[in-house]
Amino acid sequence: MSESDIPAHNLTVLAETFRLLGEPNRLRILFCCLQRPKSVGEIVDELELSQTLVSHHLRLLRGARLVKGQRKAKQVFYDIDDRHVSDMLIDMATHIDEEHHDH
Amino acid sequence: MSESDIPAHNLTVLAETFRLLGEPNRLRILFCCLQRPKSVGEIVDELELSQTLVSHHLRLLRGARLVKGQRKAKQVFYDIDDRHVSDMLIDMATHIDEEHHDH
DNA sequence: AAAACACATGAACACATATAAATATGTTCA
DNA sequence: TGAACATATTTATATGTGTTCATGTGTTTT
Repeated sequence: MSESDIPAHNLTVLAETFRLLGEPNRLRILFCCLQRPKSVGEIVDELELSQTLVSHHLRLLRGARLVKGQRKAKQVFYDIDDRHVSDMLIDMATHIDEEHHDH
Repeated sequence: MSESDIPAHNLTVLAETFRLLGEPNRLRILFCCLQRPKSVGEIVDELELSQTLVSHHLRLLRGARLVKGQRKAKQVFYDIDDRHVSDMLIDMATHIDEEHHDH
């Protein structure tokens, strides 16, 4: 019974997802556009990151279909494209917050 | 309203958790000792990784309190120490599997 | 106590990657 | 069309990290 019978491909995809979530700025970007779609400029302003860096991270997130972008005139609005991931992020953030209260 | 009001420290901890989950072999190790505690030797055999590598990854996972180890004579048995994480892993693995069925 | 077993640690290296700087692409407005 | 704006891409670099090799630590058995 090896590693709970997770197909190799699924494990690769899952690890890749976690890897992308594992970078602080990328995670901030995801939380930033979790509620509603945000333009790149809004993300840049809110997180105080360079436009280049935000675009770069968004590209990686797009590549894994974690976010999707939609143009509206000059701007591109991004939001999370994976419902499981956004739900999970909210869950984990809540849990972490609870943990930190008591112990 | 910046990044859904996640305290900086929580975000750091969360990112660190995801970072650790984001390495394929480490993720395999976690899934491996998800059901019941597994000795280092068992993990080595099941995943076909070197003992050194498994121990190294276990150390990192221990450092983040994702797993805990317990000695029984010569062996040390590891299992996941964070219930939220183990639940989340099962959830994500299930979702990924479903996604891959249809589209 | 010494040998054998199971696991942990330290150092070194090759490779990956986050960031920044410069530049390019695409869109709107004058 | 050209200028201005918003975003994307490319290149370079410094830092991080997964892996291996060699060695160390702790436990049991003879």
